[in-house]
Amino acid sequence: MAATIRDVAQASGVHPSTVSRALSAPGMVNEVTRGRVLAAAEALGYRPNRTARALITGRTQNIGLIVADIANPFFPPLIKAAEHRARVLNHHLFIADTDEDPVVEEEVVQTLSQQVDGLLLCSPRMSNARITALRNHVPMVVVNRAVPGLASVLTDAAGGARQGVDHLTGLGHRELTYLAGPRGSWTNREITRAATARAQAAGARLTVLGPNAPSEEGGSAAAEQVLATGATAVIAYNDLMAIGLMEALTALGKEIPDDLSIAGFDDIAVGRRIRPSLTTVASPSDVAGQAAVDLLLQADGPDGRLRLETTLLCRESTSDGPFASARRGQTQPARRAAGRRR
Amino acid sequence: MAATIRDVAQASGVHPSTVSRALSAPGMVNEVTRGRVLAAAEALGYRPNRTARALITGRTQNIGLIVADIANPFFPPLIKAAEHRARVLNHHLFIADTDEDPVVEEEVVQTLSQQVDGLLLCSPRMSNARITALRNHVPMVVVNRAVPGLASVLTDAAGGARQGVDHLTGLGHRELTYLAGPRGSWTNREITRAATARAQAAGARLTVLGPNAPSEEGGSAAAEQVLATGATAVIAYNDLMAIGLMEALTALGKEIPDDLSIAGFDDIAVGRRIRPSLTTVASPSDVAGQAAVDLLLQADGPDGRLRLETTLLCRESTSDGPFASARRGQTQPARRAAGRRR
DNA sequence: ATGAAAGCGCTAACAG
DNA sequence: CTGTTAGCGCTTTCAT
Repeated sequence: MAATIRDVAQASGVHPSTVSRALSAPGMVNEVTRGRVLAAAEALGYRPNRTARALITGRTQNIGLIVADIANPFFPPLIKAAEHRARVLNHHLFIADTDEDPVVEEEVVQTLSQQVDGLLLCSPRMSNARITALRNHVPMVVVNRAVPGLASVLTDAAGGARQGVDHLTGLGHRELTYLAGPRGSWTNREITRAATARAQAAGARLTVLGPNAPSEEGGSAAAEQVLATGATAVIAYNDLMAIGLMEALTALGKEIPDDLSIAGFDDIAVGRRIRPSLTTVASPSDVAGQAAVDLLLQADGPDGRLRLETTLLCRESTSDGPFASARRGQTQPARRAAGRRR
Repeated sequence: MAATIRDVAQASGVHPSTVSRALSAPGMVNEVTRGRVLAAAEALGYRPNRTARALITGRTQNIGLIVADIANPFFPPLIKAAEHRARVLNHHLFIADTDEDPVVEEEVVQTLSQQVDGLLLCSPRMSNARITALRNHVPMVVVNRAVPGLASVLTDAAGGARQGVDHLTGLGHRELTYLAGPRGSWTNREITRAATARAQAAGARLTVLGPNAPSEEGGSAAAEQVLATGATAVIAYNDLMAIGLMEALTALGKEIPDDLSIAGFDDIAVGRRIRPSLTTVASPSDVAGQAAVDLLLQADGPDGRLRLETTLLCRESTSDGPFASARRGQTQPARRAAGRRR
């Protein structure tokens, strides 16, 4: 059995409360007493029981981070940044994966809520109503979603969608398809709305196809439908779907980007490596991870919003459409061979 | 403030201990009383405090899973399988990433050990001595490492190394390089030992280069050294390194596999998608994840070992070496365009 | 079948 | 500066 505070007290000849103080309020105890206590604690291999401590203080020094899918390469940079920041602030980060399931998501929040000081909800799939209700149980910061009244870190998905659409219409595409993401996604709604409006404004038509699973499988499964729309350019909810779609279309005998231009969101590392490399709308997910922790841990409870801007990375998977202007140099942004590296 | 067991007791006109029983020992309480209690609990939105419960029962219903690097695509399938299994067994899985740092790793174990019923240590970087010492604080199962006296789930890395070397020597390579992984890795030591012995037995020479970071960066950073060894075939500690190396060599003007054959370990999804697709030694990481949970949770504490076999997946990144037999069809295993899909 | 009391390991008033 | 006391929310004897 592990040593308790009483074992240490006995070994150093003081009262348990003195041990407690020696450990967590060094200024309130005599230097030499403290030395004795620390020595005894060391000798016994004493580790304060965080569970017991949490029960009385109400603080666990833990933060929970909940993601829809840990296998999505978009998340690791965000998670690592959050983890580093948490460590610096003397907290520990628990990560949980919900498998894109809103029911699991809610269970996980419930379970975690009692064992953490706060939660980072990344790309949640629950309804706003559920999220707001859960917020009463535990402080939380929502990432990649706007929920009225809640602190959040969001990337400007609408702006990113406009960048993507502008790029495609600028290349001379007039028939676009948006390959939508999962039903519960706020980002998906934002993109749908902004892309539709922007395409229309540019005199182009945009067909929305979805919802789809935000994975390669989801992307490839939609290949035939995409062809059926007659679009010459596709923008996908995320890079994973764009890649899956690209593979399926290639298997169907299509050439990318000659027959069809394809763009995604997220700038995951694979997208830079595949051929053709993937044009994508990037956002600084590491900044998001760190900021989310800061927001959550700020003195008077989580509050405020942070909005991050996106960057369009033009690579090989998009090229001229049927209405390409003769003066290409002016309508097509400069190409960059590779995106940012972490 | 959240409702406590006393609020429920008061609301249903019984003693707190009865509420406790109604919830966790249904057989010990009158049906109608129980109905009243449950109704009151429901009405108040009561959630038993797992922390308080854990303090007295000593069981948290939590499992910790610690990985060296969550960004390594090798882990997600393992994690997801563990998570599913844990959920089925009514446990929650906490995931933590140690960034390949043995010091962080030990801190994380310490922190987690009090808040979980057991730990899954995946590819730990600590010394065996530290691991064994920590085992006294908390039940644990080690994955991808053999630690004397500890329960473990391992893939037969030595066997995999032999498969890889056999493949390469079978193709007619006589100068091999093993691009080693990180210092603390058991798998790395196993591969080094087995590959060296097997190469020698086949009349080939194998140079070991390392240690290296088990990432793409680690692989590409070693490109020039690899060339300096004069090897015609390379086997890397994992797919990530193999891919990084492949990129760097290509940038240096080398053709893969014509100038140099390259193989890895793990069969991560990217390896199937890049060109040339990556020859690799696969192991069933999802099986490992589930088995590790089962082992940890078995009634009388974790015990026993599970050893998983590897499969060689021959793809495009390896081909004939200088000593290739004239009768290629017999020495070269059948190619498979794509590996297993989850 | 239910209530009373004790206590998990710790911290936080309150005395002294 | 240190000891005493109470109690976080829950389970678990022990009575009744």
